[in-house]
Amino acid sequence: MASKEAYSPLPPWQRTDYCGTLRANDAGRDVALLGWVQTRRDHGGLIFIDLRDREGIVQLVLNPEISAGAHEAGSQVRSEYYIAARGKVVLRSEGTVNAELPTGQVEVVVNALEIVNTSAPPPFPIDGDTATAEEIRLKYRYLDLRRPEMQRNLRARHQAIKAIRDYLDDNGFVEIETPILWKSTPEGARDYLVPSRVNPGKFYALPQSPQLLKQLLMVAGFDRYYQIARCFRDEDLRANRQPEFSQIDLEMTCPRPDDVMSIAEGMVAAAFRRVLGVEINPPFIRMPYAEAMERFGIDKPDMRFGLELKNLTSAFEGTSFKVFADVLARGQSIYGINLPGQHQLSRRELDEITETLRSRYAMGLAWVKVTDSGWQGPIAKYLGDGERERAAGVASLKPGDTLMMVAGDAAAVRPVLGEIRLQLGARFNLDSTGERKFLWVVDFPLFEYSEEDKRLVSVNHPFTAPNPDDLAVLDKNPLDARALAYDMVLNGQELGGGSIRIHSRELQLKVLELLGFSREEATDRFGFLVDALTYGAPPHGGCAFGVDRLCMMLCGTDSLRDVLAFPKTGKAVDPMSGAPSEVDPRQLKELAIKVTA
RNA sequence: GGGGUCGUAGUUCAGCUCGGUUAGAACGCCGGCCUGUCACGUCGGAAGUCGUGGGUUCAAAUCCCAUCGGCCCCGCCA
Repeated sequence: MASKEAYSPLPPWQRTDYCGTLRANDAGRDVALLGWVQTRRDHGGLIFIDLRDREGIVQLVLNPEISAGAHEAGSQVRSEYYIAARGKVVLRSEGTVNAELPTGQVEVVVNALEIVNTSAPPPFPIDGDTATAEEIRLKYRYLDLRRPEMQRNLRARHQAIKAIRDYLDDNGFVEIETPILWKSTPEGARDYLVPSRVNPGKFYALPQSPQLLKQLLMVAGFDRYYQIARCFRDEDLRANRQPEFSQIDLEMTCPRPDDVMSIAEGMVAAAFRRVLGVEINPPFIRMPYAEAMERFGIDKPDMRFGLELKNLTSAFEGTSFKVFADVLARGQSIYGINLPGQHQLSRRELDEITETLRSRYAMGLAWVKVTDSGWQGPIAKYLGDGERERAAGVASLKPGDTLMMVAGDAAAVRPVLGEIRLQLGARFNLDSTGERKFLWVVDFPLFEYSEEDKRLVSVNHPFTAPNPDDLAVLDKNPLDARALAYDMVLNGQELGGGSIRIHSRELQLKVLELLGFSREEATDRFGFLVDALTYGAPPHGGCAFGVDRLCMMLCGTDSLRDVLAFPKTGKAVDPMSGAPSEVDPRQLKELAIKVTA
C-alpha cells in the first residue's frame, strides 16, 4: 500500500452530504465528504480538487493559509484516489461560478483532508466520454461503472423496476420466485445445463423463462403473479441479446386479452413516467398480425414513418413484362414501396440494394423513377400505360417518386420489402425522430411450418391458446388458426408479449400432438403441466417483458450492455473474471463428466 | 456456422495504397514552477511484443497466409 497512513478499515469520518447535492442554500454549512478525485488542479499555492461521488461533483479548495496539512495532503492526491474531506460550503465569488456544474454556485473550503485509499492511474478516463474500446471497459467494469453515464443507466433501471413493482403491487400482483435450477424442455432455445452431482449423468437446465411455473402458480390459486425473472438462453449474442437477461413475467387468472394488455400498458407507462417523466398515453392501437405483414412486412412494425408496402399484384394483371407475368402466372404477388420524391437514392444505392437482394434472398429488385416525362429505369420500357396508371394509383405515385418493387411469393416478398423499408427509414433518418410509437400486434397465427424440422412449430409457445373462433380449423388447417397472443412493439422493437394459455388438458394434448409430440412424449416432457390441468385449472394468461430492452429505450442506448452491470462479450465471455473457465478435474470427476473438447 | 469491420504507447488515433532513418500526435502519466482554476497554465521527461504465428524480401507496422480477440449483421434466439 502506497499510503503512509496505517491501514484502517473505517474512513476517518462519515459523510454528511453527497458531493453532487450541495447547492447555494448549503452555504455556511460544515460538511464531511467522501469521494473519488476526478481532477486536481494544483496552482502551487491553491489546489482545486473536483470530488466525485454517486450524486455528482463538487469543487474542493485547498488553501495553505486555511490548513497547511490539508494542502499538503491535497498535493499528494491523484486521479481516482478515494479521499475524505471536511470543510465549509461557501458561495463562489463573482466570476468564479461554474454554470456547467449543478454545484457550480458553491465550493468547499477544506480544513481537513485524508487519503483513504490511493489509486493506480485508471486505464481510461472516468469522465463523460465513452471513447474507450468496449473490451477494455468490460475488463475494468468496476471503473466503467463509476462513469456518470453508467451510474445514470443503472439507476434508471432501478427506477423502472421499482415503478413496475409498485404498479403491479397496486394491482394485486404477488411476487413469487421460481427455481433457477429446473428442467430441460424441448422446443425453443438451447438450454444452459447444470450437472447434478447427486444424480450422476443427469442435468438441470437454467430456465429460458418461468412460463410453465407461472401457469402452475395460477393452478395453485395465486390469481395474480409476477416476477422479475432471470432467464437464460444459450444462443449467439447480439447488441440486444445476452445469454442471461431479465423478464418482467406476469400471469393472471381468467383474463381477457384486453385485460392483460391493459395491465401491461399501465406497467410500461409507469416506468416511462417514473424514469423519464413522460406520459405515453395508452391504450395503444391493436394491429392484427396479417395487417402488419401486409403493410409493413414485419410483425413488429416501426410506425414512426410511412413507406408502407403496397400490393401491386392486380395492377400488373396482363403485363407483358416477363418477370412479372411469370410471377402472376404462378399465382404469386408483386409488392412495392413508394419512396417519395423528397428522398432520393442514387443509382449506385439502388444497385447496392439490388445486389443485396440477389445475394441474400435470390430476389430481384425492380425500380422505376417517376418523372414529368414518364417512368425511367431499367424495366420501365417493359411496362405499358395501363399498368403504369393502375400502379401509380395503388402506390400514390407522383413525379419525383421512386417505386421499388419485389415479385414472388407474398410470404417471402413482404419480409424482404419490410427489410428494405427499415433500411430506407434509417438511410433518411426517419427512425431518429424522437417519437415513441407503441402498438400491439394481435391475432398471431398459432403455428407455422418449419422447413427445417418438417413439422408445425409454435409461433409463440406450445401453451398458447387458440382463438376460440378458430377451434374448428385446428384439425382441418392448423396453419390458419389464430392464437390469443399479443406483442407490444415500440419503434420497431418488441418490448414484450404474451397470450392466453390453454387450461384444458385435452386441448393441450391436442396442440402438442399437432406439434408432433405423441401422448407418451407429451406426458414425459410436460406431464406435470398436463396433470396440473386436470385439477380445476382456471383459465389464465399473461405476458413477459424484456427488462433490459425496456431499459435500453428508457436510457436511449442501442446496446443492452449499457444497461447491465456485468455483461458478456459477443463470445459470451466476461473479460473481467475470465468466465467461462476450465475447472479442476476433480470437480468434473465428482460430476461424472468427461470433457472431449 | 457465415459476412463486414477493427486490432500501433495507459487511452483515442495517424502512419499501411506505393516495404527503406530512431514508429508519430493528442489526452493521460512522472518531475519542476505557479494563489482563482474548473479541458488550469508552463517547462522538462518517461512510455511500444505495431494482437499472435508463419511466409515473401537485403529489409515488413506496411505485402501474403493462418490464427486469436472486440464490435455490427445474417443464421440461430418457441
